Amino acid sequence: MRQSKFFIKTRKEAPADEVAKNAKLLMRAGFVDKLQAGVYTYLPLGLRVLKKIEQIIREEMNKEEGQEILMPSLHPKELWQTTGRWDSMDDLYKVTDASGRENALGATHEEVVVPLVKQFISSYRDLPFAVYQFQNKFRMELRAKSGILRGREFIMKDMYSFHRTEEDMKAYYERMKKSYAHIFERMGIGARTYLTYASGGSFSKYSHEFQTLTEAGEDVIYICDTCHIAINKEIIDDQKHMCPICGNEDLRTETSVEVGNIFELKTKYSAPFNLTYKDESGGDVTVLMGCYGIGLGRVLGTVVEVYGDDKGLVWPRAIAPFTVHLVEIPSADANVRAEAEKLYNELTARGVEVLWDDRDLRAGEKFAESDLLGIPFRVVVSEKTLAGETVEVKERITGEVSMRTRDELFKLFAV
RNA sequence: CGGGGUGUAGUAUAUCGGUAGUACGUCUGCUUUGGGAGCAGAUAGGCCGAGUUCGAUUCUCGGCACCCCGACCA
Repeated sequence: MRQSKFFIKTRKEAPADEVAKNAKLLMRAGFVDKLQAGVYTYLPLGLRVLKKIEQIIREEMNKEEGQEILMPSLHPKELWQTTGRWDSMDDLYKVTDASGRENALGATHEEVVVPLVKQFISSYRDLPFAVYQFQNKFRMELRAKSGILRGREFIMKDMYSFHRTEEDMKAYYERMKKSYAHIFERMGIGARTYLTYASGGSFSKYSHEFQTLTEAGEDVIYICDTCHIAINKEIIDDQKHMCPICGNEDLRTETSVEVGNIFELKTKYSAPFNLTYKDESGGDVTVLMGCYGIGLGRVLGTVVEVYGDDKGLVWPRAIAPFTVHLVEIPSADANVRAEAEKLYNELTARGVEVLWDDRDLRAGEKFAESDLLGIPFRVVVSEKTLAGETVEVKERITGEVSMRTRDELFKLFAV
């Protein structure tokens, strides 16, 4: 991608009233734009990151035999009345159309997925299975805050699993625990993301959250370093101040962001909709459910909080918008342009995603902007590098600079 | 929803009850060319409504928006 043709504009200064690091950096670097509090547009760079995150999750959900679907955002009131949440969920957006019909904007999708699968589940032979989607969620937060971390509209991966027995449900739940850990590992935040015991909300005693350590977090968790798990402060009174696994009482207190949450729904939503199957003896049995969420924007924002530094964004390679920022320092010597173009073509041919800064700007401005964008590798082509038949490679995350021949460069990105 | 703060150009800001200034950006020209460069010129602004006043961007009231603290939060 040629930067001269790319829809992006960076700023030297962040909007004055933004305090959240993720909002400041993402807006300065032109990854997102704020339409209103808690409601953001993803610009091309930000969308590339979001899509990388989405694809990692998709791959892992498919591994767990999840099947991707896409449910609507506009939900008939009646479905939400069936579960009682039309009245009980106070952050539900409700809209009324010209004919007076009332709808909810989907805050979550149990009310849609259960009636949906009811059409397909009739026998024990139809179970188990799981469906998931990436879809906008709407929540009427009284106070949107922390930049992109707590929005009123945001994209979430939500998966719903359906089972015959509690054992089967629990077994799948355990699989998802591992799957989630792997997902966050792939995204570069595994080391600081903890499986966390949390409140089960209105349908079970406990659930599990995945909490990533960062000062920007809204949650307080207690970490057991022996087990590498944590307990959310919201339930610590029930648990006493003790690790539920090993009994360790020497817990470390940290602030964190909830990047994922999994629940054993059991029959909480299948029962109101009378979602049942026929067992071997012909009896009707209520289907058991689990649900598993990850907020994509929240993951993105959390990565910014974790990795961003005083110069700007820093992206882990797996979710970076591009792998290489090819920075061409403008020169009267036409060979510089030729070399940059050649390198761009060669890298691209090797499947490397390259953003080529081909604009006629001064070096200083280009470098500062490159740091701000946070692409993992900056490759500089200039009169200097041309003379030495090498290119300069700077790793954004470490700041390490090295001179490399093109072969050495290609090796860096060999799959 | 309770409390607090802030609304001036695309962005960041200054001043002032009396013609609203600066920097960055953007546009033109020249210079410069490895860390957001320089010179000259141009462009563009008082959140909305009411009130006080000869005159309001400034003072008062109301609204709206945004940010922060709290409450809330699958």
